[in-house]
Amino acid sequence: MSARGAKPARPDRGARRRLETRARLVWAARELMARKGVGATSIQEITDTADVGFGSFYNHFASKEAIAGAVMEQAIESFGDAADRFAETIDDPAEVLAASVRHAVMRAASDEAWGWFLIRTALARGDGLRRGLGRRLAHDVGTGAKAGRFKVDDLVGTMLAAGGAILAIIAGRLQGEIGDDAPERAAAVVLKLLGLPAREASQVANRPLPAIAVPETSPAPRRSTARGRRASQH
Amino acid sequence: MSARGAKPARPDRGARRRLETRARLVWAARELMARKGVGATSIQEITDTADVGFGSFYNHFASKEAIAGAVMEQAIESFGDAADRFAETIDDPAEVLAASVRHAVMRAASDEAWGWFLIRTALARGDGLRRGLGRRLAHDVGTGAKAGRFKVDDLVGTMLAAGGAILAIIAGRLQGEIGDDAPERAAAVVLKLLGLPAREASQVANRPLPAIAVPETSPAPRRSTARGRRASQH
DNA sequence: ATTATCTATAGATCTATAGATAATGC
DNA sequence: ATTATCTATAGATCTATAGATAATGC
Repeated sequence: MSARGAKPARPDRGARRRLETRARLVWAARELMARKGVGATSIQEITDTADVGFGSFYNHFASKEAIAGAVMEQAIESFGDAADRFAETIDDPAEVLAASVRHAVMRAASDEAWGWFLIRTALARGDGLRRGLGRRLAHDVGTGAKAGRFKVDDLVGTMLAAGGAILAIIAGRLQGEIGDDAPERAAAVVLKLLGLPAREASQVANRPLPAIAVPETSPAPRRSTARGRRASQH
Repeated sequence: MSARGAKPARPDRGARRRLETRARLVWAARELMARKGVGATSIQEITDTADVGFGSFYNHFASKEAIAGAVMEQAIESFGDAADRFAETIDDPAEVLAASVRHAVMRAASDEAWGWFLIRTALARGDGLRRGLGRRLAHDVGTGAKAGRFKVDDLVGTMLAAGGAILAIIAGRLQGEIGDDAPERAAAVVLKLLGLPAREASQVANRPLPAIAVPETSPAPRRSTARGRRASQH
């Protein structure tokens, strides 16, 4: 379905450094854009934070917008992977959806850069998040609706609302307006939107969550170089 | 309650020009920040768009963040005014809330700069929107809950979700994913979140909306000056 | 030999401020 | 005389590119 189907790994030795540089740039962009917003982040800051030569940026991205897009793609992909795994593991469509929602909110709390980047960009850039997560959400909701598990009369409106609700609860979590149980509360609210009775929504939202692997987000530490040593002295 | 209690108008003749300059700056900031985001908007662009001397900016605001805050305050205030008027006119708390939601979504569609500014900033700047609209939303929801009109077990979670749902539907409207009936669909979804049965939510969301005055948002046209003429020739 | 990275730089902004100009009130 | 606006500018970025350096494969 996704780019997932490509060759499992291409061990070209030399090209690994290229990929690492790219990964460092994307990581740095995510950190900075999460904290300051895309527009207020400069390419210069990105390369400084990534500890990469300024000019190298243009080997990988044509513009700031381009790297912002890459950050978003990465966010979508890693979230989509988790959702896929839940869909494989769990039978009840409502529980699948609840698990995905809980995962997203948990992740935003534990990886704040991910969360902040999301709430800064998800609504404004419909292209990325809307088409990425929205499509998956639509699929899960469609499955549940066909199975008679959800009762939705306004599909588009409900899906937009569900997405916005999740984002707002993530924002509330990052800003301390809601605590550790935010993931379950978010899931319960979304299930209510989909027509589950309040009691059942809350019950499904609190079922034990299967453990799944979560990808690492910080870049590999730069192998020691004259440049790295110079930069860290400062 | 708000700054509304100040003297109704101070007709100081000279100070009007000062207020007009400020209003032009805020208007220009809103246009640009809505389109490009706060971080990507420069003070220089703001003064150019406002047709105001660059240095004048600092007579009114200390920084870009400061003027962004003023834009947000203005958005909150004008929306709050509308909500107040609905609360005075309508009895049923559910209908009051529905009217406010519909008004917000309508307004975002007709005044795109307002809408885009909102979806770009509302989640990330909890201070402004959260404390502004959130407080009002909390009040309306509290009233309805006490009257037995709403059934809410998770007040904070539900309010965050409602706010996010409204924002997401606004975003969807601006990006063409939902049409003219977005206001009523948003209201229906929010009422469902608050525990109204689907049928009733939809019914209340479609009651006739009392007409209220909407404030003008474009700045008064600059009275002709050598500067203005110069700028418009270009 | 090829490829990607780093260094250096020119040109284009952008910010914040100082001083000059214009408009109003006394 | 007072006040706000406009004009001009210094200093600080920031972007995009060209050329030099380093690392890898043959």
